[in-house]
Amino acid sequence: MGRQPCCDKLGVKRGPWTAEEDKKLMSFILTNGHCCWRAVPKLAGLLRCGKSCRLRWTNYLRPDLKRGLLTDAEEQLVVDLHAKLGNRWSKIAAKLPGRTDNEIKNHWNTHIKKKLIKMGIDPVTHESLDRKQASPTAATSQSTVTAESKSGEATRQQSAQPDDVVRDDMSAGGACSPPESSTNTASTAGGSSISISSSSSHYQDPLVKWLLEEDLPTGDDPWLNFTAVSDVDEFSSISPAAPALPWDVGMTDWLLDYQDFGMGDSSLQLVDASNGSNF
DNA sequence: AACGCACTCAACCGCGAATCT
DNA sequence: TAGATTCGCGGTTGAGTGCGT
Repeated sequence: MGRQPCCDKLGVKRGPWTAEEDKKLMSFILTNGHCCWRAVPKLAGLLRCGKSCRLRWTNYLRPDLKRGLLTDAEEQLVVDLHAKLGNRWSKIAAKLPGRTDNEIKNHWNTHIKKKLIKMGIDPVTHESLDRKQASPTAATSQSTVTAESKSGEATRQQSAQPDDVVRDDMSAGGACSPPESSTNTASTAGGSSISISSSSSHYQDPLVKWLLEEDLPTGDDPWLNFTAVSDVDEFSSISPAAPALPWDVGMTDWLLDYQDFGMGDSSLQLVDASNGSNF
């Protein structure tokens, strides 16, 4: 089956987005939603491919995005979820309100992975590296996925499972989990620690438990059903929650209201709860 | 001050899944 | 049902930046 490129490369702009482009895209989506990403750039007056627009929107422009480094609680949650789900970043991101799969993936590769290795934990299997060395059988059984390049393959095989199966696995202890229920806790030189649990029964923290067991609301993204906003310039002021986009120094009251509405109470509570929770 | 290295993260690429015709 | 089209995901890349020498 021949596959067409997502866009004809000629006349399609690439590279970093300008403030003007961001403004056009945000304005268009908030006004019209996105019925079809392929059509968005044309309708929004952008010389970008639809794919690029979708990425820019989901990873940067969405009003409900949080910014800044992941908190310790979020980081812990990512580790826990990764132990259950593998490299399925979108699934992990779905459990972290305001975070994108790209953001989590980057954070994993640049921070968490190193931290785990430093702590003597295999970031792929979430098992103690010492234990792996001590147990030849375990090492053999894991040998197919020890190389980082293989992890994606393993993940892809896992992803063949329907989501509900994954959830069942998670709540039942998880087919993806290491065979033994165990918890590895270690601290980095910096003092922060990450605990590795291989069984959901170890998720004593109500927040983590809830996040692992419950799906967050989906499909209700308000911008998809957004009623027309006649003048985009109306929302150009500052927000403490979402750092300023290039064209504005902040967020307007409208956008704050919008964020409250769009994010729903649960996500905001989640943030507060997770900040307060002790991992 | 200049250079090189390491790190971060936004953006791109290619593939498979889902949906449409 | 097959082929075409579109979307979404995960892996990778490269520009920008910070830091050490």
